[in-house]
Amino acid sequence: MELSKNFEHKASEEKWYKHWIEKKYFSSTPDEREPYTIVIPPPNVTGVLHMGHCLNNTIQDILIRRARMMGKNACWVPGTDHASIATEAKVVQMLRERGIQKASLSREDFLSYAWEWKEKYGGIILQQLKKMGCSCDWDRTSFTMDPAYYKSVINVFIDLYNKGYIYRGKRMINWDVKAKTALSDEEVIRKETKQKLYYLKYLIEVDDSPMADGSNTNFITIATVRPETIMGDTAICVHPKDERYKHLHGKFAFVPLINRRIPIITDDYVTMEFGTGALKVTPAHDMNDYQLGQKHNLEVVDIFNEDGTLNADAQIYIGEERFEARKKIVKELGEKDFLLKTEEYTSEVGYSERTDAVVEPRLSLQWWVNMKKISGPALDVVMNEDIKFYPSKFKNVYRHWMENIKDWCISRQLWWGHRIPAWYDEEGRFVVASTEEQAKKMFNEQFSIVNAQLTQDEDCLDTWFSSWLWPFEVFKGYSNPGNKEAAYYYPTNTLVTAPEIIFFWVARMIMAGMEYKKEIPFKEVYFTGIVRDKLGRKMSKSLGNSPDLLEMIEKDGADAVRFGIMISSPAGNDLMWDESGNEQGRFFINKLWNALKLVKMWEARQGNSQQPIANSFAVDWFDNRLNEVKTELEILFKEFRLSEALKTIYSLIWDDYCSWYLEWVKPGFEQPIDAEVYNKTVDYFEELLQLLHPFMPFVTEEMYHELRVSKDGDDLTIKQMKPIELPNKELLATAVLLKQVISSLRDIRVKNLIKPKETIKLSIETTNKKSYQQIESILCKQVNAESISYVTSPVAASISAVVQADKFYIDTDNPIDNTSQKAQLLKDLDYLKGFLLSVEKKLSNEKFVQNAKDDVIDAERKKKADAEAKMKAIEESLAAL
RNA sequence: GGGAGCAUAGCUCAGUUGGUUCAGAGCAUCUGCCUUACAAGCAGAGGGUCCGCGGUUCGAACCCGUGUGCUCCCACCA
Repeated sequence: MELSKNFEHKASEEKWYKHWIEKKYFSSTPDEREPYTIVIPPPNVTGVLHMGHCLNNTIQDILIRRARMMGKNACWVPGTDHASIATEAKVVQMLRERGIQKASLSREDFLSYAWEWKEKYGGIILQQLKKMGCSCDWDRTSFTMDPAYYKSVINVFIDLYNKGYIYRGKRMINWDVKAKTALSDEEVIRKETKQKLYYLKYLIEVDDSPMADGSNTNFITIATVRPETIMGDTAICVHPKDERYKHLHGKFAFVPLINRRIPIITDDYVTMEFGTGALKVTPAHDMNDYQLGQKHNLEVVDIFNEDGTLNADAQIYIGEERFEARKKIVKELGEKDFLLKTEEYTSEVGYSERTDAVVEPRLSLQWWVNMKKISGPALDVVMNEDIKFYPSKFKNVYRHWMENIKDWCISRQLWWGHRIPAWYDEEGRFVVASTEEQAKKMFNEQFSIVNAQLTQDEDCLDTWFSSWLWPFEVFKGYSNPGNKEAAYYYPTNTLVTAPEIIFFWVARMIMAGMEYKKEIPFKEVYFTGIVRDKLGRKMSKSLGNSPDLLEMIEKDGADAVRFGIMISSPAGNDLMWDESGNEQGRFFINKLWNALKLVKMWEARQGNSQQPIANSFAVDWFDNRLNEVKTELEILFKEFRLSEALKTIYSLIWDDYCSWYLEWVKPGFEQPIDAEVYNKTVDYFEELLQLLHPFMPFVTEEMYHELRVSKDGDDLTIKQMKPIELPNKELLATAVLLKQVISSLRDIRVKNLIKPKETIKLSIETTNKKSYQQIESILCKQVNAESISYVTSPVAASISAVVQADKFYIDTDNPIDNTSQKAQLLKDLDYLKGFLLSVEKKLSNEKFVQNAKDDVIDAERKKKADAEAKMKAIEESLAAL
């Protein structure tokens, strides 16, 4: 069949993906082979594919496909994460669009809407991964709220509670007023924010005693960025050693606008230099103030509702939103002469990761995991490199966090998620149990209450409290411990993820793995960089600088997109993504396609040996070159230097195979090609496609089938790689020489205006005639020489060139441009003189000869000899001019 | 405030225990070619104070110190 002019990516992608799935090539079941397992970092079930996913999943696919082709039982487990806050927010928004308020729904009704939403949109991102060519085992698709998974999460909670690792406690937490839920510390993003620092006057309670310094100051000035919280003030605090305020120790002040009488206390927590050195203490709405409050036994006045509006305890502006209230309060403070001045001020403010609302510190009763109890082994396995981090710098980051680990707030005031299995009676007593019956039984046992009226905790667990079980629970490693699959696939091999979630997820998976499997969850973690745009900005939805992936795949093809992201992706560093990478990918595909066309043309032209010597050199050389590069690739893959691996394959195909090898074995116009050479050429092509396949699966599979008639089931995606053989260094060196000679001769042809079609007569002056004889005919073809002869002295009136220590002369009838030739030779000579000088200096330096290693000295001696030989050759050439 | 990382060609980056002719690659630029697979191509070329300064060494892009600039992470200074 006639080959199409270009690779048609759309049809090919559809055809091959379907074929691979039908053949179940991506399905894995335990067998006698060594497993290679990756669990996908489950994307949000609400998510759509963005550039970060593209990078991350392309990398995973490359690793898994290569493992599959190297004889491993490759298993890539896909799935999604229920993403409690994000999903619930989307469902709430959907309901709002339909005119339904969440508050008007029962929990059950809301959840049925949520599930409906999940069924409808939840699979989108997985379909998008298929478009990219990801070779996941789709039969294993998991979801963190699958029934069995759900149960495991609940049982883990119960287990940790029974071990005393989980507790319920009233603490200051990060409150998301938009989602109306608690957040963990990790879900708070700190951003530099421009604010105002307000200087407020608090009147001092007047008593009979005069001021110590005789002044008549009857107020104290405090500085705050949150004037709307003054109604929650329950003290003013100054530094005990601050002379300015010593006369106020033990006195009372009044909160402006509401006139609450509050004590002036002292604590060395206060920084005298900041603001006025006097601090308003609001224990209900600030982490530090809360601690101060506890220490000094202060009253706690909570003035906010859960949505961030002021409540009745605020006394004024009740029902107003906090930032609206701030504006109004500032205005009123100004009018009533309490506001002394306002300064511009920049500080870090916490925002909710999911909703971007300014986080409100809030005192509330939540569930916590005591992290110190489970973090120990998880720290050790990373520090001693049972789990290896790439790049290793993340080890330090990890250690720092683990050593300063704080308790994890795991309850969320949401409905979408795993409901906390705690049961309360009317008096607030509670037990933790998986079912109501169980809970009743426990109430009976613990409190001697028969048939207690119980209600279950309304809250859900943090999403990460489910995804930390991912590496083993996707194999039912917790719910069905010791099962064959978990035993075979766990620990998994490689985790590929973003450094942003090292604490959220990576650290906690390691903890859960150590706690429940007594084994690491993965052997290595490869942290990818962040995808940025040309200007270095992080790609994000809000900036609108993230391209539409599906559109790109449609336009350029999945292979080109995969090429584009991988070619610009240095290991572990951020990458500046630019659409021109896709273009380079497309050009590369085109190059491959044209090479295919050429080789296919030869298919019907096979004959008997025509140019045996030249071809056997080319064939032998490429075999060795392939093995040389395969060795390099081994190392690159081991270190996750995938971008370099791709570059290496790219250059092997484009330069070595297309530019050199194919030209060397190419038969003359309409001439036959030796059948054996042809077969070797196809073999090499196949092997190249195989090396490239993990990066660009579709075009390579397509070409594999075009190249040679294949039997059913003979597909590239499962074709096993050939083992590496040791290359012949001498042969490789001869090829390097050959390439250098060809380039030099082409160069002087161009410089001397010899037309491409014009043949030359070439003379070679060398001490190594044997090497040249095996490459003679290639050389002739490549520099368009009609003859080659060997000489022992310079050829007069010719154009000359020097490569290594050999001299080349071209006879020509053209007028010779001696000047440029001379200039070039002189330039080379000059360079060599300098070079030789430095080498000789080294060799005559006693200290060098004493200190340097023998092989370094030998190398220097060789450099000297080579340089001298070459200089001699150049000088002779110059003399002949 | 603490910690980490980066700085090499116009751009994006390699440069793996300091020593081959080591100053590299891709893209971009320039020159010449529609040469019988490929102009989405071929054959060539130019281009750098390896951020500044100081030090160690026979020898430094590489090691040490310091300065500058940028990035990221962590941390409760109103």
